[in-house]
Amino acid sequence: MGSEARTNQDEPDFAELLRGAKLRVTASRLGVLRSLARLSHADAETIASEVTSQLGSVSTQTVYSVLAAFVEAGIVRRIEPAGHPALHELRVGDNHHHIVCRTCGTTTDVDCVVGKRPCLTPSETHGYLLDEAEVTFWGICPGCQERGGTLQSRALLQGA
Amino acid sequence: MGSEARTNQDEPDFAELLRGAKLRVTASRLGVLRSLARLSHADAETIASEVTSQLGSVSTQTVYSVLAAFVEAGIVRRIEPAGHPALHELRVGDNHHHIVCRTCGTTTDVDCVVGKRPCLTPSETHGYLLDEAEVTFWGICPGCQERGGTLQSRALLQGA
DNA sequence: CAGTATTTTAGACTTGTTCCAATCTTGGAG
DNA sequence: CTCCAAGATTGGAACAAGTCTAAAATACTG
Repeated sequence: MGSEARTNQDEPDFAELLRGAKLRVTASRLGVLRSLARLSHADAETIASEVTSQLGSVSTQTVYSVLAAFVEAGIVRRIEPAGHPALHELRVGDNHHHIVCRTCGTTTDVDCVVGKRPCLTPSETHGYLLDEAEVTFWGICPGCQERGGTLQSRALLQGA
Repeated sequence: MGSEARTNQDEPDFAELLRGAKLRVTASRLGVLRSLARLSHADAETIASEVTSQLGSVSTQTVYSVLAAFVEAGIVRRIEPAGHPALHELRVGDNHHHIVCRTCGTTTDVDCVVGKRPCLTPSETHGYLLDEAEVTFWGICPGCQERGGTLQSRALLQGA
């Protein structure tokens, strides 16, 4: 079965994506993109081991610099939930938000709240030149709820 | 001059605040509260040096544990803007948000967006048990705008 | 195919934070 | 007012995430 014709399946997207962003096409970068496509919300270390299992090896530092390049180029979005390592996602451009689990850190996308985006305009900018509004919802994910949510969530939930 | 009658000026508030939260009243804790009242958004190290200048000395670890106790007791709110050390503020209970400067990290309060709080209800919770919605606005503060905003803000602003 | 700019790499290093066990202090009982 | 136990503070080591450097490897251009 044309195992070589299959090359046109998803990698070309990525190579072109890179070229379009004026970034060189390298194995590591394609690997990182492929991992991001699979993992949807991944931290550097997870990506590193994913790419390693694809390509044989990549250094953590390479992953960091590749991700930094992607973020700078605008093809990857980085989110940094308090208390968890930074996560990266391929989806950019649309203004969506995230739900993060207090317990395990699992992160899920949510589309913007009321359809429009009320959160992009604070009542007063206090003179700041705004460029982004970031909305993070905190809670307990279904999985952690089942496994007994009363572990360390008491204090956190009291303010609800 | 009644240098001792002055004790009733602001510390009693704090002592009572502590008692009310079932926390022991100690010099370090009062010092941290006083610093927070002054600094409004402060990281652990800044608080440590503030308290030190008030009391002569406090260890960084004490500040960390005091802050942790306060956060757990619900009298202090901790915010952790990506790329900056965690900040702490005395104001709790009302659901207000923050504007953070990309360049210098200065943080300012903003009242909730449209008056109500549209951000507390995402379109879909994906099964999560939500307890908080956190909104962070990113931009360049007035001060950094003056000092030439084109320093490292280019890449960051491109997505505007 | 060669030259050059860009990537990758390893390893040391920083920064913010937490853990630990020993010591000191607070608030309540007598 | 003194004593005690629970709780608070301390220093030191440890930690994880991420950044910096300079050298070796690789991709794109002509």
